Amino acid sequence: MLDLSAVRHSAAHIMAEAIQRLYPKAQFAYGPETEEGFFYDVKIPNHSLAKEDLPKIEKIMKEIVKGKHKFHHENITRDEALKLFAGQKYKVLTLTNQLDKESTVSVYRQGNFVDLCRGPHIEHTGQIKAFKVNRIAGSYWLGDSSNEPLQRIYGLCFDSKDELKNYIKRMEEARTRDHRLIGKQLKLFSWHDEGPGFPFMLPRGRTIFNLLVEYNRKKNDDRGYAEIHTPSMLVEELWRVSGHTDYYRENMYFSEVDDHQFVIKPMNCPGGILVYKEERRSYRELPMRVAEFGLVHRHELSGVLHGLFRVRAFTQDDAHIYCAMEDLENELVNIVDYTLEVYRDFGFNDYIIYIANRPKKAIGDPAVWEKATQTLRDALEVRGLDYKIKEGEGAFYGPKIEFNIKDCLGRLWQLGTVQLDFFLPSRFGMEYIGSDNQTHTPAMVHRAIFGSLERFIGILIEHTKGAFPVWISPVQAIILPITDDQNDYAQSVLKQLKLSGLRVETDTTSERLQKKIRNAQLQKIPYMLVCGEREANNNEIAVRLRTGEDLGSMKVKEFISNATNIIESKSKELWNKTLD
RNA sequence: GCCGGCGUAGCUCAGUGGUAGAGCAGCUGACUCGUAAUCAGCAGGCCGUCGGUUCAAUCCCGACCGCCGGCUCCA
Repeated sequence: MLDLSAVRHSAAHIMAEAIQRLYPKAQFAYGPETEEGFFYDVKIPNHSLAKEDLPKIEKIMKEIVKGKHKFHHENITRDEALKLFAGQKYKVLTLTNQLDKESTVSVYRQGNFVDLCRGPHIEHTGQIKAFKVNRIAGSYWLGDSSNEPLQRIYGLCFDSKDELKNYIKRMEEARTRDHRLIGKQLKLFSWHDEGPGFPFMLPRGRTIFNLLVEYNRKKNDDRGYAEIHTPSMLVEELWRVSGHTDYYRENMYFSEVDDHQFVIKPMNCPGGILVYKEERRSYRELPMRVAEFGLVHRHELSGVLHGLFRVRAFTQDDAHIYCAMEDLENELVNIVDYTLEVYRDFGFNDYIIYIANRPKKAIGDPAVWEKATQTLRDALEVRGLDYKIKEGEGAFYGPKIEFNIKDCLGRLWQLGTVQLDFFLPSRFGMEYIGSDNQTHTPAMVHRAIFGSLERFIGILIEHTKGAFPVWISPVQAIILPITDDQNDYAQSVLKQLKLSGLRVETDTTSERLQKKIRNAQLQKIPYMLVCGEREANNNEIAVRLRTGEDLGSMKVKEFISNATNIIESKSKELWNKTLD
């Protein structure tokens, strides 16, 4: 069995060779493997590649593969390499920067193409069995936006044609889970040019939003959180103290009113701190857990907006915990447990945990950062959780634990976050009186579990394909009278179900039953309650599940008790057979 | 913000250098029907916006706006 990563990496070289044949002046940057294939960053002087170029590249690649050209490995001196790659500015830059300490470097050659490369590669080009050049995107030299823009050409590459085909099929299926499509189909939320990046929540989407808030509020209450609400705009001076005007300015919206500069809040913490400082605090009040469903506005770059996943205004299920140093670890572990419990409730078992440490632009003493980061590690290790490090990706005021989840196409999004902050409390002069009658500075933890309600809803949509568990379905049941004669009966059933707290609608259009079912099915409504003459005469309804299963007729009461049971238990099932 | 692509009716999409079509949705009427699309009629568009080229632009060119895929950045 060939090493797939060597195959993919080799495919990148073959693509480079093909590009070089088509555009002899092409400059090559980096060409690594990816999770599904490979890419190569290139710069073609006076030409920008378009989709139409991809089949041409692919065709030449196929010829190269057919030619079974051998990959030759050589170690040459750096000077020789500099001569060999004289016309390739990015290779020269690599040699003079990253590889400046090496006396010899490794190169691979196949056919007329030679590349600076550590390897390993396959023996010959014929060993590549299944690939496809599939898309083209922008990038920058060394991934730095202040550098020259390059073009990145992506390819897919697998061990076999079947695997490639399967992958493409899977991706096509995945695209149908896209929350942006489903959100439109199910009328959950919408967008307008008048507010780029600002989601409009429609009645059904807002229902989900409210249910999530209700769910979270209950759990917060169980865990000793109080809830507050702080204003959306506060004077700029506050944000100067917090450091936002220095460290977060490019993401902030401002508003000038009465000759005074206000900041539209990008975070909830400064407002929360003002609440903390309203009274003289005692150690007896700690740990003080204060939650806020805060709507924050952040000016994100236009190019990064992405459905509900990346917006410019979103609601955080935020909370700030103020505690004594010695309580910190316990609080952190509790938050981690809480977070994982919530993800379990929603069936999100596939998350990745990161610890993001000190960014380049940060306030405070690096030694304090180191200590805070270690505390976060400890909290995860107490629970035996694996995590990876994100170098320099912490918040400007503290390191953070990040809980990331994949969307339908495998892109990672951060949901929950736990941030440890030793800096804002001292910047704001927060204190409490200890049992020793001395003044102390509390430690502060920022935490969000859903992260952003909007993003969480997006992930929930992609995980369920819009077929939500009943408890969170915006419309839980729809009553379908077979003919107009049953419309009155449908109304009476509607009343009964509403009284039981169900979210129900009726379809009294003059369509045929099949059409009504189709419409309900497309809306992913869990229960379709058919009533014809038989049912109307017996105070019954015929229950059809979203899965297509027909449960037959039953008393309205029986339906209510089973549905309520499913809803109250937040079950992912639609029906509890053991209750029958 | 950067690179590339795209922008036609509420939605999904055809189409042409000579001022536009389909299906679904909507409205009206008929049908009253048992588990994924009943039939007929009607209505619906400054072809994203602003400039330019042209006798003539929805189509060609440019700018802007928005969306999509990446890069960078982040909940």
